[in-house]
Amino acid sequence: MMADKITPARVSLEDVARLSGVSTATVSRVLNGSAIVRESRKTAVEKACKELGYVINRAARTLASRKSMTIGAVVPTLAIETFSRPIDAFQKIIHQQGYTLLLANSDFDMDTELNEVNKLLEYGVDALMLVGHTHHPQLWKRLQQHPIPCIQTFSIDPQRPAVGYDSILASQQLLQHLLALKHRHFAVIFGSPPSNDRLSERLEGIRQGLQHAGLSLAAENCIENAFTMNDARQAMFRLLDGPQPPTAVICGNDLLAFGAMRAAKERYLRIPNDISITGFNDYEFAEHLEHPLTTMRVDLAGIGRLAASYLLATLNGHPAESLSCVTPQLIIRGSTGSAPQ
Amino acid sequence: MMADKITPARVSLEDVARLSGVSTATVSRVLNGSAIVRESRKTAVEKACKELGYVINRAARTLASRKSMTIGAVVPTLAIETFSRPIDAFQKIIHQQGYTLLLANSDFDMDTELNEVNKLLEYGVDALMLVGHTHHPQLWKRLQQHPIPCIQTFSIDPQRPAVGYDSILASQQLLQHLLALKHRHFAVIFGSPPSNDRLSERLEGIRQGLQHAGLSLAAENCIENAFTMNDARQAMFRLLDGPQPPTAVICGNDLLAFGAMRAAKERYLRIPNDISITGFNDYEFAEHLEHPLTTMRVDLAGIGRLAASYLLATLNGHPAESLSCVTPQLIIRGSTGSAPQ
DNA sequence: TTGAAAGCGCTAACAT
DNA sequence: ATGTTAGCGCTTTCAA
Repeated sequence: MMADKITPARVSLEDVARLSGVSTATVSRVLNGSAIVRESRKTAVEKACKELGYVINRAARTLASRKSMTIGAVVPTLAIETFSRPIDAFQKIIHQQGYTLLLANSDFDMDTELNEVNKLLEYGVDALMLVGHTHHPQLWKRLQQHPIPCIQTFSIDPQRPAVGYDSILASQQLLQHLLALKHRHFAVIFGSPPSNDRLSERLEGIRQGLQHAGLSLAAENCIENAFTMNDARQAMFRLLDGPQPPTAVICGNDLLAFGAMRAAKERYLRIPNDISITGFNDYEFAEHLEHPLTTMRVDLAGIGRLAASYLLATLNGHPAESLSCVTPQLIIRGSTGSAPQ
Repeated sequence: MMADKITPARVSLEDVARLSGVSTATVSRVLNGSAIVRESRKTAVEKACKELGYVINRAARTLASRKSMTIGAVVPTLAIETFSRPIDAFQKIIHQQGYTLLLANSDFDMDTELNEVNKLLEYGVDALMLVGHTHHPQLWKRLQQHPIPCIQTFSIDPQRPAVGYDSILASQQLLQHLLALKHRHFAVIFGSPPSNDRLSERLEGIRQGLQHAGLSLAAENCIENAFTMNDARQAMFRLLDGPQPPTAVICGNDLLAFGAMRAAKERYLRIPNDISITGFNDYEFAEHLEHPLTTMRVDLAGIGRLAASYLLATLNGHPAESLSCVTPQLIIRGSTGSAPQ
């Protein structure tokens, strides 16, 4: 009905200047809060802005000022709590300082990640948040051409700014707990492609730990493509029906662990008497499951918060710790127990 | 070490033009894929881009072309699946078409939402996704000044484009199920402030349904500030200790229902013999709980997908259904049963 | 404290 | 098919 109406010319800073009887430079000064504007003019400008319903054009501002007041983030996916929580926290912090979030997904793929980073660079993001510390070989080169602060999350990296934890260590703590319970037959249900460095490291940690104990992880007992709870459940069935049924199953996160438990239960296995299961992250529900989950607690929101703080500090020219450790904590609950005889 | 290095002048389209011996217009044409460029020049331009590591400046492009290739979204929070899932799906779809997501949080607050929309408008988003259909009174006025496609989600709205469902109906279906099981004493554990129209409507639906059945909801039995699983658990304790202990508890989402169940269990109540509990959304874990949850299944990702499709179609000048219904489905499981005698 | 004016890097007529 | 050029709407010297 009103679809044909001509788009009204957007009101510009010049319109404001005209109405308030000052130059565009002065309007700009008021908008940017430069203190050196006489009060009377400032008021006039503000009044004009209101009257005209002026909305600043950030593209123009970005072009002229060379800063966009946006921060980019690339995460594997938002569909799981592991990333939606940090992003939620991250976004809230940067917003407080006037920044807007440009968000992209990598889908756990390094090429995609690089592409998205490129696109964010095109948009002129002032800073960048990434997940993990292994990226496309070209990524750092790109970031060198466009030197903006960049923080990596979930990992620690001696080379570059990061906020996270030592995945190897974390997985080994879990393993030690299981080893101390005399488990000897292990399986792993993980959920990400090889490009996920955190998971690779956790797997590596487990392998090392097992080797150290004179044990090893059978190939059939190493599932690496379980993403949803139901995937994990199916994986668990396969494990139980496999040649080397485990007595302890280490899962990539609490949701996968829940799926594994579920399968165990459907097979009438007692937890933890017949089988022990561990998670990761300590999602909110973990302690409330029928068999409260033994897991590593990770401060997910904290990761987002620290990443944001690092970037903001750097953007403001303040020195910032280039490595923040968010140490996961072993939470022992009822889902793990002594290995069956 | 290299911190002092002068920032190299960013390579511009003009540099590319110079190196490849064509005009800036031609470079622009190549970049934008206009078919009317001779192959040889096109190749030359592409080569020059690569050589120089050219990255387009979107701010400049946006300013000149008046479209930003960004889409804005304002959601209450990403910390719960209800919104992180649709956003994940939404983002994936718009990316496929070359759009980038600008994301903001409203924190369930209409003023904040308006502010964020304003900011997104400043950034020149080409389209907008919102949650719910009740917004700040000024919101539509703003959007009239900046006429861009806008889709509302989770609600249906006869006035404006929306993809969602009838909250009143959804809650009443749940209620009917409970009523049919002879329940007469109800309680509600919800999690959002009054500005959440979906929840208000669901509450309204329950009130109406109860009234129709000659029943009512005691004020003490209507909890409206439970956001986390643990909040719900505490709320449940209060309910059970209150003057009107319910036999059926309707929760705002599956996580809250889980919390409520947990509390019931701690009080040694049998589910569903002593008490029935319902959720909403059918999160992945809902069917796998010790007492599988009766809930309304909502296609969360579908909402995001449809919202994206609507916006994309509209941006491409294609006609699009301005109202898509995503009908929630009643899933009856073991958490509900006949009212105790 | 203020204004004039020169860009920022691109696109989009328009001309050729 | 390609080049010329005039902006897009702001910020930022530089002068006054």
